[in-house]
Amino acid sequence: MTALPNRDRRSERREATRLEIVDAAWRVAREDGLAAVTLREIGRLVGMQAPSLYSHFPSKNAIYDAMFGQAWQQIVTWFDDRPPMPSAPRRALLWLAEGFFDFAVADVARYQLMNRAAVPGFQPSEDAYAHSVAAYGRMRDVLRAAGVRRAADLDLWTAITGGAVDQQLANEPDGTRWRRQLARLVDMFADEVGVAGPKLRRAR
Amino acid sequence: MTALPNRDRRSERREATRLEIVDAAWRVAREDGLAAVTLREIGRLVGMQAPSLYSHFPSKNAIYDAMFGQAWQQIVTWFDDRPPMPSAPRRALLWLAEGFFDFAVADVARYQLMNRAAVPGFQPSEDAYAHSVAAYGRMRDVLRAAGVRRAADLDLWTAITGGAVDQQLANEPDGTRWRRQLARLVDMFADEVGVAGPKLRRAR
DNA sequence: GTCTATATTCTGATAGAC
DNA sequence: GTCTATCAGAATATAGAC
Repeated sequence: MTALPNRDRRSERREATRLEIVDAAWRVAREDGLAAVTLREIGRLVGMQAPSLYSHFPSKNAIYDAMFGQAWQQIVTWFDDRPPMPSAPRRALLWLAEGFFDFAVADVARYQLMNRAAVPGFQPSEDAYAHSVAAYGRMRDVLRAAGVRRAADLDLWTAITGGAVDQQLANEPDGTRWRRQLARLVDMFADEVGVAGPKLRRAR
Repeated sequence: MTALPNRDRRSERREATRLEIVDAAWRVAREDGLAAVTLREIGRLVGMQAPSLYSHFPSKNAIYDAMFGQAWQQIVTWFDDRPPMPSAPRRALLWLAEGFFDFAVADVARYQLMNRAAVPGFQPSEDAYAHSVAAYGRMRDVLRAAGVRRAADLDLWTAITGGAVDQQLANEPDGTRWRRQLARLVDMFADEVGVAGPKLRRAR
């Protein structure tokens, strides 16, 4: 009978190589945009010929898929690494809005890949998609803790926070013009949906 | 001395062909997305071989450029063709928000091309860009008429209205889930920046 | 598991006949 | 002004030697 070692050095090495490949793909995406991610360029960065990548991923879309799953895991880690959520409801909302905003602006390519239709023809697998559902659930928990539950109110929230991010990225990718409006936006939102607590900013 | 006719039938025909080409490009973009616009496909629709297009446009980017300029002219026409702007400030804001929203949703490819970085490598010419400046000025006039002047308040407005459009297109391209929130968003905004008048919707 | 070589397909653009 | 023929380059993916 063959001995079963509790560490499989071969598959550990294999997994490390896969991570190297995905890392290289991220570097290309950050540098030149998602559309510039090609197998040749990834191969160049990891020191491989492009066809060799097929020993580790069955297709280019499988690489995008790994990136997509990673990105949604990272946003969870991102919030875990931040100062903990404040207990005051409006402070908690601002904490969520700023965390989301900073995450998006920190890596535009990542933010684009997370939202659908960024890469023509790419559809995440069920497994990768599950990570996005989990992360979205975590963000909804924060809103819930602040007393926001109605579906229409959640739609208001996504419009406001997503809008601030999109304007920032479209008009001033390296600035803070819309980030500086987050406290006002949160106050507006909190007033409208009836979140208690003092205003984050005093009225004009 | 050669007679100078006041109509140049040749250049009229030429201009008509240019319009036909741009129209075909729009049809491709609407049907299969901006990325699917290729010279061969445009040629197929207008009944020409792809290289013949170079008799009318110096490059593919020049076609995108014509589309870009057209789109920004169309949004001005769009508002001109609507019922006139109401005089009540909050009604005027809702009129602007709904007009912008409906214009964006009516043709997603057009909306994408109008905002930057939709087509890799495409930069509008100065002439085409001027149309966007003009249209943006018209929208700012509406806000001004409603008493909104501060730069920060304009940023708030673009975040809110752009955010509603982006969420609608990303999550439910053919629905009205975020459109139905526009009146609430306008009320929130109007309260925050101090636009007078009764609420569009009664409080919860 | 990585290589070379190649298949296949698509793109924007140019040359030159008519 | 439109055509055919073609270029030059890029892309993903496969076959098969080592």
